[in-house]
Amino acid sequence: IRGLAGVAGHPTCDTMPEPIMTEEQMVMLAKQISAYGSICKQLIEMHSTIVVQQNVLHGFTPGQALTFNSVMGFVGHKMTTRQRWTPSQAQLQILEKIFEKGKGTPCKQRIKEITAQLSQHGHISETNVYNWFQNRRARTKRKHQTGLTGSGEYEMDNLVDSSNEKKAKFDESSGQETSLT
Amino acid sequence: IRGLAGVAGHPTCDTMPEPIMTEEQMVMLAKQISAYGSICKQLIEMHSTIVVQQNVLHGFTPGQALTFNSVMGFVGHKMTTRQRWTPSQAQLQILEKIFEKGKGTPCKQRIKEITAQLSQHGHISETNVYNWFQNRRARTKRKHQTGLTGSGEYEMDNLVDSSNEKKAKFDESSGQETSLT
DNA sequence: AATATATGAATGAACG
DNA sequence: CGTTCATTCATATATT
Repeated sequence: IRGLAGVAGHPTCDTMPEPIMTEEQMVMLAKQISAYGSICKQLIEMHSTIVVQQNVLHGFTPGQALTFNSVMGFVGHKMTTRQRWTPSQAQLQILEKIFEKGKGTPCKQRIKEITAQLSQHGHISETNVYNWFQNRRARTKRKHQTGLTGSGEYEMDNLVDSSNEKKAKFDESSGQETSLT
Repeated sequence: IRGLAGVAGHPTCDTMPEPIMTEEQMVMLAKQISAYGSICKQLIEMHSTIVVQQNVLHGFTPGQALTFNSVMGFVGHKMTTRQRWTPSQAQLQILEKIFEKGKGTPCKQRIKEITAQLSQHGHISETNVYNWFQNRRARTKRKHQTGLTGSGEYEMDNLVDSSNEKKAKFDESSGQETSLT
């Protein structure tokens, strides 16, 4: 971020004999502008958010909804620290045991039972149990995908590891910006 | 990016005892963000132009050299092409507002309108809008049920205890802040 | 402390 | 529409 002014500001362009930029300069400028662009995207979004907020509350009343967090939150400032559930060892063992012998499809009633059982070993909620099984299954599957590639199957490129095309539909109907005003 | 706080005139937000902004601070922040947003739009456009020129001059095929993403790599920002739509804050607020009064099932035409409106705040497709409303409604309902048949996602307010589950975040700015109708 | 990894939680998209 | 999957985000933990 050091040099945008130096390049784009061109304070000494009057002595520049050749107005044409070299490719190197060009690349440099592009890089720096890109860096700023990244930051500025957030600024723009921030601005539009504020505009929306102002529209929502007519003539915004401060102290009611416009907290500092609400404004700054999406820029990356995490001012609210949310701690997450951490399973105890006993809970983990039970969960693992259930996961191994069980199926990857925990029904709701089963979740309740498991939660009841695990709550004897520490604070836990059904949501925690549900999430745990979801993550456990998903990550097991993914690990198997990346792990056993030696079956002569396709080898994914390292860049985009989409692993499946089925989710690649990516509806693109927003191509025309519908330039209403 | 953290310089933004400095820009907003709020360098010590971490020690801020009261997160509510005064109206004065709010106005100043909005002004400055507006100014930056204007400048940054030009920067982004500038960058796009440069990239196009570069590609034309050197016969680069897009995606091969000097794409925005490739150039952004050095910043460390994750500008990797996002395959999954992520609503911007402004879009979220609008969606929440519509959801509040819209009763959840927008017809096809309504979806189109909403999509058109939201595309002013970022790329979006009608499918995105449709999915968002579907998810929003389903998850809201599930949260209210607190557990019935099924084994899907879980309600969050089930076993909330004083220890964990303080996932308060700052949802007060999501959309249902003002008690307007 | 700074970085890397593991993993709980959140959510867009898809399935039936 | 309800449920499930896949991906991403954020934090706790491990490693240097």
